[in-house]
Amino acid sequence: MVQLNYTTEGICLKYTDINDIYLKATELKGKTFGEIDKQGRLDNHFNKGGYGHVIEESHFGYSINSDRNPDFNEAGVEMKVTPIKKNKNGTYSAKERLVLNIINFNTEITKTFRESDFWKKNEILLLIFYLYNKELSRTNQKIIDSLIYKYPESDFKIIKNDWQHINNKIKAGKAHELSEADTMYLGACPKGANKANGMIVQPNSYIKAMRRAYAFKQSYMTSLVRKYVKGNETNKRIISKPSDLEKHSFEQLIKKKLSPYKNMTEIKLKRKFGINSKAKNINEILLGEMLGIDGKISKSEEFIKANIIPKTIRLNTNKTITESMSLSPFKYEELINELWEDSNLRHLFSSTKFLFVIFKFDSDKVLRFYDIKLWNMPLEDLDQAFKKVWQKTKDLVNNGDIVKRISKLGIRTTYFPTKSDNPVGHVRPHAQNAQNTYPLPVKDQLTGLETYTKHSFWLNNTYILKQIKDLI
DNA sequence: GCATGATCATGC
DNA sequence: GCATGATCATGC
Repeated sequence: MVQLNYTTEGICLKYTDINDIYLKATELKGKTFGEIDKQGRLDNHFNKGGYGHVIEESHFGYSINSDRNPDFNEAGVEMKVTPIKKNKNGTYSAKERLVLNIINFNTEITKTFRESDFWKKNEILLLIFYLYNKELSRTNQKIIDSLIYKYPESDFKIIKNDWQHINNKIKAGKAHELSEADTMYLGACPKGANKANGMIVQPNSYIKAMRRAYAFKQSYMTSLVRKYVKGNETNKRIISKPSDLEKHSFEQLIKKKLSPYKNMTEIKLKRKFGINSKAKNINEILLGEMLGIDGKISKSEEFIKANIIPKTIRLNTNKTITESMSLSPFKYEELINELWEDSNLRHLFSSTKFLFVIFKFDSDKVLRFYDIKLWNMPLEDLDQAFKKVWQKTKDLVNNGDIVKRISKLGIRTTYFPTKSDNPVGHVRPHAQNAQNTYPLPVKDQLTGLETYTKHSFWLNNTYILKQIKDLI
């Protein structure tokens, strides 16, 4: 029910019932923020929380608070306004992660999950989705739909484990090492304009850490969008019994499921699952079958929500790895306009987990399934070493300094950072052939070329080997 | 021998 | 037609 309360600030409404809140929220559908805003808040372009404030004030008749309680405290509902975007292929995605409350490092570590600021504030969410259109002003952005969101049990267990992981890291004095890619659905994202003014003290360490907020990953939000807002897409879960997640992590459960297949040859696995494909992602298909998903593992619910990318590693008999690991090609024109903090490369590694699927050659040179590892790049490697690779590549493209010389057979040597230049990664071609190119923003000085063979950032084979050292 | 450049094979 | 995952070929 809705109560009228008389306060010193005048009359204000109190929603005590979730259904009343939801009913009121449904009236927003199809409206623009300009139509809702009675206070002219959106004229202030610096007011980032503007959309949420407009709806709280003008639509629900609430005064703004920013305390540790949910927005609709009596009903225990926290309201969030969040953008979705339409993709070129017609599907919809979340435009960004959903940022929740700031983490108080000092108090949060003294609490259990149920007592935590995170749970206290975000147990039930009212999500209001608007369609982001960059051609339109803030007042003309339109609301698409609203949703009262309570976590499904399977998500809840994973989120609880994520919270625990974040909490453990802060307790250990490692708040400065927190990466969004550490966790599955709930992450600790940077909060603050930049490193210069966002650094705060943390418990159990003298090193200052970036201020951080809880956030649901963009991948998690996208799956919500596709299930509840635009479409009813569902994907098969790997962990069918959520209660299994009480005693084991997601990674441990996968390992357990895969243990019967350990040491089986690739050939036997293919025969077992009736797969004839010679596709280069055959191992991804095999892994899906081993985990009981029909098809590619990247289509499972957990992999989509947590943004996990499977990668195959082939371990030699002498415990080395022959090949480095490729990523998607970058566009030269995009690269030179990026800042490191918002770059595609940094974004990839700070939000993505990788599932290393390790096959090992036996003494007869037969490939056998060996082990898996869920991995994400430590922030230090990303912001120190790998950043240098990115910076050098950017500078070279910017200066048109790409080709060093051309061999008799026409093979070109470049100035791009090589494996020996950097402990983490390097830059190499990644294309169908040398004629498969992207435009260059600056002509190559030596050759005068205006387009160049697609290149990718690669992870060094030696770096990969280090990351799986504990398994071999 | 292996680092670096080039290209393959499939499927969406 | 090309993105993606992967592996081959050249030359230092």
